[in-house]
Amino acid sequence: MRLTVSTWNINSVRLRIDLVAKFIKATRPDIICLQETKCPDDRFPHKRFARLGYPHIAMNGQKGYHGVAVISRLPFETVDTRPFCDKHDCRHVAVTLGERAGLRDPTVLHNIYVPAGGDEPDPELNPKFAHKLAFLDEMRVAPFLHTQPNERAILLGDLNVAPLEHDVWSHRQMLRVVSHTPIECEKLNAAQDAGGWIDVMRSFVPEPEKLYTWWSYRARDWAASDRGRRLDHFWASTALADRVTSMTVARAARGWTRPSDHVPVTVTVEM
DNA sequence: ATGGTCGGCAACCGA
Repeated sequence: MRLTVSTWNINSVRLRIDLVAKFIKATRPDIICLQETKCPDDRFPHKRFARLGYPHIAMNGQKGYHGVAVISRLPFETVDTRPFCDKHDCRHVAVTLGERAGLRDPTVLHNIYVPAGGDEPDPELNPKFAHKLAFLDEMRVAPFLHTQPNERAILLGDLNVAPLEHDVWSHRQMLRVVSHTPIECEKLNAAQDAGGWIDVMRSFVPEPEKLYTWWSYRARDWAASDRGRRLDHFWASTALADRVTSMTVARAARGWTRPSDHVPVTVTVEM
């Protein structure tokens, strides 16, 4: 059985529901994970997704800010949300797929939205950056984000860190810019290592090839300047990473009308 | 060196 999973920071699911529908019709993933839905659960456009063939939705939303959702053709066994840093921000939702989805071996999927961290890369001066660092530390130590040797698990989402040199347009010019400072990159890599996760995107597009999923709204011409960053990630447990057969970054979505500043990442796994 | 643009939701905050 082939499972296709997409992740996309949509920057308001209600404003961009037509773009999500366009992407779904073109790509037909089994599961699409969204971040920055900016939508309380009782306002989520679930009927539109049901009409598109996605009746199963695990939401963790709030008014105005943040918010994550897993939208699926296949039913879940379990749904779980966790708080980070003792805050009630909606930044995590996990689902388990199993027998009901036709999978013999259960597979857990974590959808995470890491805090952006503000502009000032000093945790003493900027509480938002301190929060981001604490969030990354918690990702490293959280037992529920640690994979077991034969476990099938996925961790994806907007992790708001571009950890490798060629995850940004200019490593040198980004060293003091939040999202690529050494301390954030070290903490994200430590969380990845501690959990036994494989960076699936980079196993398909190794360094030194550039790989981006986000381009600022502030650029005069995002495509011409191409000052991107890889802020969105797809990690797999070692047992699952061996089964991944494709990875696609839908760069063209950045050029759609009224786009998100992030583009979808889609991975296919032979289960 | 600086400011540039979005979305939510109704004055700025967060990105």
